[in-house]
Amino acid sequence: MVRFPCCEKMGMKKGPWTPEEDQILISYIQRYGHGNWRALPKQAGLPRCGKSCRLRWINYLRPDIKRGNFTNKEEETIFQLHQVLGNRWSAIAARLPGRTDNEVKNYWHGHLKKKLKQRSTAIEQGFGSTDRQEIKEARILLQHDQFRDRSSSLNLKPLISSQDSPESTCLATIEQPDELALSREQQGAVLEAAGVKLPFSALETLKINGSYNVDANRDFWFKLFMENSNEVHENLGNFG
DNA sequence: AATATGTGCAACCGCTGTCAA
DNA sequence: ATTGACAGCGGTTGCACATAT
Repeated sequence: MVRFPCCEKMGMKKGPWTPEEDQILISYIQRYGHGNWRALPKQAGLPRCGKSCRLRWINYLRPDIKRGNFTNKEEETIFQLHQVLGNRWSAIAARLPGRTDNEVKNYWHGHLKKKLKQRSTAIEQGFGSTDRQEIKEARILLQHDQFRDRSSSLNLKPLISSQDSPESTCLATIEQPDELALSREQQGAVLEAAGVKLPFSALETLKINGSYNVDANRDFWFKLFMENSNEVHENLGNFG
């Protein structure tokens, strides 16, 4: 497909926006909206390409943008959504009012990636050296797209998390949005039918509390993801 | 004080998905 | 079914500023 070059080859300006350009863009969008980004700069009299205008508006000039540091709650939301959605920054940002995908992405690369590493190191240090290969494999499995997509579409999120304090426990939780909530019995039934072989104690805990403390059962949880991945793929289809 | 290194973030680039013709 | 235009997305870059040496 033939494409016209976007910016500089057409004589468009690049680089940081000036306050004057910002004002022109804001005034134009407030007055006429932004129906057609490609036509907008010409109509507004801006020496920029439509793409650049769109980015500037969405990431910086939009009136509903929240500025300032991310809260702990927002951080935790990003961690959890990233477990499920991966690098789908726009999808993550959509659940954080006032935050843009660019902001979330930058924050992830600047702060959260480091924190995540610290967390996994902390978790790893809680295991014996013989478990490390299993941990590595389990991580790969947890990141496996097909498994993630399948489980998220069913609203079953394999989520292993820990808090910052070293003495905190790991908790595997089955979560789902309210509108599609499964009862605890249903959650257990889904896991059983999916071929996930929960030990009796875990299943009972799950049915009673909706969550299961894996602190004393780490081996089980990592083996669970290793051994059941194929069966889970096949059997979860029956629920989809 | 000068230089090196790290960090934060705005902006750009190239690709993909969607939709109308 | 195909093509082309466009919007949107995620990865990456580059610059300004802060901090360390």
